Amino acid sequence: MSRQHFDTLDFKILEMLSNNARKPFLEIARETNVSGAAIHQRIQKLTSSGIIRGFETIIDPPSVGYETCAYIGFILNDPTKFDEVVERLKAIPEVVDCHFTTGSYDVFAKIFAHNNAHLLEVIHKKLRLGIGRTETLISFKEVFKRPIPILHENME
Amino acid sequence: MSRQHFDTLDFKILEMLSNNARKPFLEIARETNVSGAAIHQRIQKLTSSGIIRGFETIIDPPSVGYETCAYIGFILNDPTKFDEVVERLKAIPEVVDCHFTTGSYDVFAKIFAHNNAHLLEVIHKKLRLGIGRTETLISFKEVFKRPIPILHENME
DNA sequence: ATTGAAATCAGTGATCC
DNA sequence: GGATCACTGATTTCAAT
Repeated sequence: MSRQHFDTLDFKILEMLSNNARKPFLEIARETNVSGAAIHQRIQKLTSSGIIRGFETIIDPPSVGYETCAYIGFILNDPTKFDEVVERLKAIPEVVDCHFTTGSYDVFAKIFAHNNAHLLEVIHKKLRLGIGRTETLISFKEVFKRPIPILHENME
Repeated sequence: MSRQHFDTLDFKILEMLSNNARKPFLEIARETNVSGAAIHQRIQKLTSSGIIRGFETIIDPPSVGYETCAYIGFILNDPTKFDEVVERLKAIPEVVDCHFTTGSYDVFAKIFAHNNAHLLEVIHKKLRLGIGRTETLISFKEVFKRPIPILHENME
């Protein structure tokens, strides 16, 4: 489904649900002056069409044992290595985000680790073997993190 | 609250809620053999203590008008500029993530934009004025994205 | 998209380990 | 302190329109 199939109701639903996945459907219904069943059907459609990817509980990483956050850039010496790098990254559960990029790096990933020692161990033992070069950016403070803004103008 | 206050029930709740923020409390209760009220109380405590940061609906960025995703690294020429950069980044709703980092960059941010032209406009007009140098990594494919793993061993 | 109805759920307070 | 039970009001979900 592409974005031109949006209407104002879909937009309002996404806007309300974006930062509160547990907002009751009936509450959305009251604020939009439609029935609860209509909201229910819309959300089902938004989910089955892939616009809503899922409902996630945001958990504080340090509280569950992840004191270190880092980004790793890969500079590959061989274009055929892309898939190999991705496979390795997928196999590491602490890798939460992975992109193919243009610019300084070919592949770019975000990773959590228990501490700096654990991070370095993962990089040395699992990521830096015959695929080229890596560069690591260690975060010493997550200044902020928020969802993408849902803007009406983007959808007309 | 620090992590040593966790017990197995908290862990199971976080594990179940992590990838499904709308999972009914009573369903969690049945799967853990405790009452719904106990789950309710636990989730309140996890939320008020900051371990659960919130419940977010994950929305497909291209579906809502964000075709371009990029990372921007800032190399500052003056340490007092940290706060200025953060203020500028906060003022741009499309910036979803911002870190202080060690390594190639001082500040590192993730941004969504309508398209490449829009991205470059934001970088030129709002980010690159007298704060040092920036480098941009444009993602041409998000290979995967997932939540941090909730592992029992991390919490004992 | 709505109605209406059944099943299920969230949240509260008294009570009991 | 933390879980349970019992209960009320709210919510989800479905079929029919």
